[in-house]
Amino acid sequence: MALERNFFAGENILEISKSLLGMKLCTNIDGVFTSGIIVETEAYKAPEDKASHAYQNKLTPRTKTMFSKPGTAYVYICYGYHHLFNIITAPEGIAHCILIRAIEPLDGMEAMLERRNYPKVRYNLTNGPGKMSKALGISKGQNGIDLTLAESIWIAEGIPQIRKSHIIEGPRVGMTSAEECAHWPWRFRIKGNKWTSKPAVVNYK
DNA sequence: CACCGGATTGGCT
DNA sequence: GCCAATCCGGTGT
Repeated sequence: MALERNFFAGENILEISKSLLGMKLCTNIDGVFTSGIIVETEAYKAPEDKASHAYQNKLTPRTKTMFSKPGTAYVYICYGYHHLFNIITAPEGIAHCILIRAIEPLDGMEAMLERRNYPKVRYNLTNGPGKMSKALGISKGQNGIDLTLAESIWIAEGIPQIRKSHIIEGPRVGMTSAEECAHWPWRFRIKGNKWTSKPAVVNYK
Protein backbone atom coordinates (compact mmCIF):
# COMPACT_ATOMS: atom_id res chain seq x y z
CA MET A 1 0.00 0.00 0.00
CA ALA A 2 2.42 2.70 1.16
CA LEU A 3 5.43 3.35 -1.07
CA GLU A 4 8.55 1.71 0.33
CA ARG A 5 11.68 3.46 1.47
CA ASN A 6 13.67 2.73 -1.68
CA PHE A 7 11.30 5.01 -3.62
CA PHE A 8 12.55 7.97 -1.55
CA ALA A 9 16.18 6.88 -1.33
CA GLY A 10 17.35 7.68 -4.86
CA GLU A 11 20.30 9.90 -5.69
CA ASN A 12 18.49 12.39 -7.90
CA ILE A 13 16.01 14.60 -6.04
CA LEU A 14 14.72 16.16 -9.27
CA GLU A 15 13.80 12.74 -10.65
CA ILE A 16 12.06 11.84 -7.40
CA SER A 17 10.18 15.15 -7.49
CA LYS A 18 8.83 14.23 -10.92
CA SER A 19 8.09 10.63 -9.92
CA LEU A 20 5.92 11.89 -7.07
CA LEU A 21 3.55 13.58 -9.51
CA GLY A 22 0.54 11.30 -9.86
CA MET A 23 1.17 9.50 -6.58
CA LYS A 24 -1.53 9.54 -3.91
CA LEU A 25 -0.97 11.41 -0.65
CA CYS A 26 -3.08 9.88 2.12
CA THR A 27 -3.79 10.87 5.71
CA ASN A 28 -5.71 9.23 8.51
CA ILE A 29 -6.09 11.94 11.14
CA ASP A 30 -8.50 11.52 14.04
CA GLY A 31 -9.94 8.46 12.29
CA VAL A 32 -10.77 10.43 9.14
CA PHE A 33 -9.27 9.18 5.86
CA THR A 34 -8.50 11.77 3.21
CA SER A 35 -6.37 11.63 0.07
CA GLY A 36 -5.46 13.34 -3.17
CA ILE A 37 -3.26 12.99 -6.23
CA ILE A 38 -0.01 14.94 -6.02
CA VAL A 39 -0.01 17.50 -8.85
CA GLU A 40 2.77 19.88 -7.83
CA THR A 41 6.16 19.42 -6.12
CA GLU A 42 9.23 21.50 -5.33
CA ALA A 43 12.77 20.29 -4.61
CA TYR A 44 14.97 21.71 -1.82
CA LYS A 45 18.52 20.43 -1.97
CA ALA A 46 20.92 21.23 0.85
CA PRO A 47 23.70 22.02 1.37
CA GLU A 48 24.10 24.15 -1.78
CA ASP A 49 20.51 25.41 -2.04
CA LYS A 50 20.14 28.85 -0.42
CA ALA A 51 16.38 28.41 -0.29
CA SER A 52 16.67 25.33 1.92
CA HIS A 53 16.42 25.66 5.69
CA ALA A 54 19.42 23.36 5.78
CA TYR A 55 21.57 25.54 3.51
CA GLN A 56 25.22 24.75 4.22
CA ASN A 57 23.94 21.87 6.35
CA LYS A 58 22.74 24.25 9.04
CA LEU A 59 21.57 22.14 11.96
CA THR A 60 18.95 23.56 14.34
CA PRO A 61 16.10 21.99 16.33
CA ARG A 62 13.86 22.61 13.33
CA THR A 63 16.16 21.31 10.59
CA LYS A 64 17.10 18.18 12.52
CA THR A 65 14.22 16.33 10.82
CA MET A 66 15.65 17.17 7.39
CA PHE A 67 18.64 14.93 8.03
CA SER A 68 16.45 11.89 8.82
CA LYS A 69 16.19 8.74 6.73
CA PRO A 70 14.41 8.84 3.35
CA GLY A 71 10.64 8.62 3.55
CA THR A 72 10.44 10.81 6.66
CA ALA A 73 7.88 13.63 6.86
CA TYR A 74 9.18 17.15 7.50
CA VAL A 75 6.42 19.50 8.61
CA TYR A 76 7.18 23.07 9.60
CA ILE A 77 5.14 26.18 10.25
CA CYS A 78 5.35 29.04 7.79
CA TYR A 79 4.24 32.63 8.54
CA GLY A 80 3.24 31.46 12.01
CA TYR A 81 0.17 29.70 10.72
CA HIS A 82 0.57 27.42 7.71
CA HIS A 83 1.84 23.86 8.02
CA LEU A 84 4.00 22.89 5.03
CA PHE A 85 4.54 19.21 4.27
CA ASN A 86 7.81 17.86 2.84
CA ILE A 87 9.30 14.43 2.25
CA ILE A 88 12.93 13.59 2.98
CA THR A 89 14.44 12.03 -0.15
CA ALA A 90 18.09 11.24 0.50
CA PRO A 91 20.06 8.86 2.71
CA GLU A 92 20.17 9.76 6.39
CA GLY A 93 22.47 12.71 6.99
CA ILE A 94 21.74 14.40 3.63
CA ALA A 95 19.09 17.12 3.84
CA HIS A 96 17.18 16.73 0.59
CA CYS A 97 13.46 17.30 0.82
CA ILE A 98 10.52 17.75 -1.52
CA LEU A 99 7.71 20.14 -0.72
CA ILE A 100 4.28 18.93 -1.80
CA ARG A 101 2.54 22.07 -3.02
CA ALA A 102 -0.83 20.87 -4.29
CA ILE A 103 -3.08 17.83 -4.68
CA GLU A 104 -6.18 17.00 -6.65
CA PRO A 105 -8.60 15.95 -3.88
CA LEU A 106 -9.89 12.39 -3.94
CA ASP A 107 -11.16 10.72 -0.75
CA GLY A 108 -12.78 12.41 2.23
CA MET A 109 -14.09 15.39 0.30
CA GLU A 110 -16.58 16.37 2.99
CA ALA A 111 -13.92 16.34 5.74
CA MET A 112 -11.56 18.41 3.62
CA LEU A 113 -14.24 20.97 2.81
CA GLU A 114 -15.10 21.28 6.49
CA ARG A 115 -11.46 21.71 7.55
CA ARG A 116 -11.09 24.43 4.91
CA ASN A 117 -14.32 26.11 5.92
CA TYR A 118 -15.99 25.51 2.55
CA PRO A 119 -14.02 27.76 0.16
CA LYS A 120 -16.21 29.60 -2.32
CA VAL A 121 -14.05 28.64 -5.30
CA ARG A 122 -13.85 24.89 -5.87
CA TYR A 123 -10.18 24.78 -6.86
CA ASN A 124 -9.11 26.73 -3.77
CA LEU A 125 -9.52 23.62 -1.63
CA THR A 126 -5.99 22.21 -2.00
CA ASN A 127 -4.08 24.33 -4.58
CA GLY A 128 -1.29 25.53 -2.31
CA PRO A 129 0.95 23.98 0.36
CA GLY A 130 -0.82 25.60 3.32
CA LYS A 131 -4.31 24.93 1.99
CA MET A 132 -3.43 21.33 1.18
CA SER A 133 -2.12 20.63 4.67
CA LYS A 134 -5.18 22.14 6.27
CA ALA A 135 -7.52 20.06 4.11
CA LEU A 136 -5.61 16.86 4.88
CA GLY A 137 -5.36 17.64 8.60
CA ILE A 138 -1.57 17.77 8.56
CA SER A 139 0.06 19.50 11.55
CA LYS A 140 3.33 19.45 13.46
CA GLY A 141 2.21 16.11 14.89
CA GLN A 142 3.27 14.61 11.55
CA ASN A 143 6.79 16.05 11.71
CA GLY A 144 9.38 13.28 11.79
CA ILE A 145 6.88 10.51 11.00
CA ASP A 146 8.00 7.56 8.88
CA LEU A 147 5.79 7.62 5.77
CA THR A 148 6.50 3.97 4.94
CA LEU A 149 4.58 2.84 8.04
CA ALA A 150 1.24 4.16 6.70
CA GLU A 151 0.06 5.37 10.09
CA SER A 152 -1.32 8.91 10.06
CA ILE A 153 0.24 9.88 6.71
CA TRP A 154 1.73 8.04 3.74
CA ILE A 155 2.21 7.98 -0.04
CA ALA A 156 0.58 5.33 -2.24
CA GLU A 157 0.42 4.47 -5.93
CA GLY A 158 -1.96 6.85 -7.65
CA ILE A 159 -2.56 7.30 -11.36
CA PRO A 160 -0.28 5.82 -14.07
CA GLN A 161 3.16 7.41 -14.34
CA ILE A 162 3.10 10.95 -15.72
CA ARG A 163 5.02 11.21 -19.00
CA LYS A 164 7.91 13.67 -19.06
CA SER A 165 6.17 15.62 -21.82
CA HIS A 166 3.25 16.21 -19.45
CA ILE A 167 5.36 17.77 -16.71
CA ILE A 168 5.88 21.54 -16.52
CA GLU A 169 9.18 22.63 -14.99
CA GLY A 170 9.56 26.13 -13.59
CA PRO A 171 11.14 28.27 -10.89
CA ARG A 172 10.08 27.74 -7.31
CA VAL A 173 7.59 29.98 -5.51
CA GLY A 174 8.30 32.52 -2.77
CA MET A 175 12.03 32.80 -3.33
CA THR A 176 12.58 36.24 -1.81
CA SER A 177 16.20 35.93 -0.75
CA ALA A 178 17.56 32.83 -2.44
CA GLU A 179 19.46 34.85 -5.05
CA GLU A 180 20.61 32.71 -7.97
CA CYS A 181 18.89 29.62 -6.50
CA ALA A 182 15.55 31.37 -7.09
CA HIS A 183 15.93 30.78 -10.83
CA TRP A 184 16.48 27.06 -10.64
CA PRO A 185 13.58 25.26 -12.36
CA TRP A 186 12.85 23.00 -9.43
CA ARG A 187 9.08 23.20 -9.32
CA PHE A 188 7.15 20.53 -11.18
CA ARG A 189 3.48 20.47 -12.15
CA ILE A 190 1.22 18.17 -14.13
CA LYS A 191 0.47 19.99 -17.38
CA GLY A 192 -3.16 21.06 -17.68
CA ASN A 193 -4.14 20.00 -14.18
CA LYS A 194 -6.62 22.45 -12.64
CA TRP A 195 -5.53 21.86 -9.04
CA THR A 196 -1.99 23.27 -9.18
CA SER A 197 -1.09 26.50 -7.34
CA LYS A 198 -0.28 30.00 -8.52
CA PRO A 199 2.34 30.73 -11.20
CA ALA A 200 5.86 31.33 -9.99
CA VAL A 201 6.66 34.77 -8.65
CA VAL A 202 10.40 35.22 -8.61
CA ASN A 203 11.92 38.19 -6.86
CA TYR A 204 15.24 38.98 -8.53
CA LYS A 205 16.92 40.60 -5.52
C1' DC B 1 14.78 37.95 26.31
C1' DA B 2 13.91 41.08 22.22
C1' DC B 3 13.95 41.49 17.54
C1' DC B 4 13.17 40.15 12.78
C1' DG B 5 11.83 37.59 8.73
C1' DG B 6 9.23 34.08 6.38
C1' DA B 7 9.00 27.58 1.04
C1' DT B 8 1.44 31.68 2.54
C1' DT B 9 -3.12 33.03 2.43
C1' DG B 10 -7.37 35.70 1.95
C1' DG B 11 -9.50 39.96 1.74
C1' DC B 12 -9.76 44.37 -0.18
C1' DT B 13 -8.71 47.99 -3.87
C1' DG C 1 -2.48 43.50 -7.78
C1' DC C 2 -1.42 44.83 -3.11
C1' DC C 3 -0.97 44.07 1.73
C1' DA C 4 -1.90 42.79 6.50
C1' DA C 5 -2.40 38.85 9.54
C1' DT C 6 0.10 35.92 12.67
C1' DC C 7 3.56 33.57 15.45
C1' DC C 8 7.35 30.30 15.28
C1' DG C 9 12.21 29.70 14.96
C1' DG C 10 16.77 31.64 14.39
C1' DT C 11 19.91 34.96 15.92
C1' DG C 12 22.20 38.06 18.84
C1' DT C 13 22.35 40.51 23.47
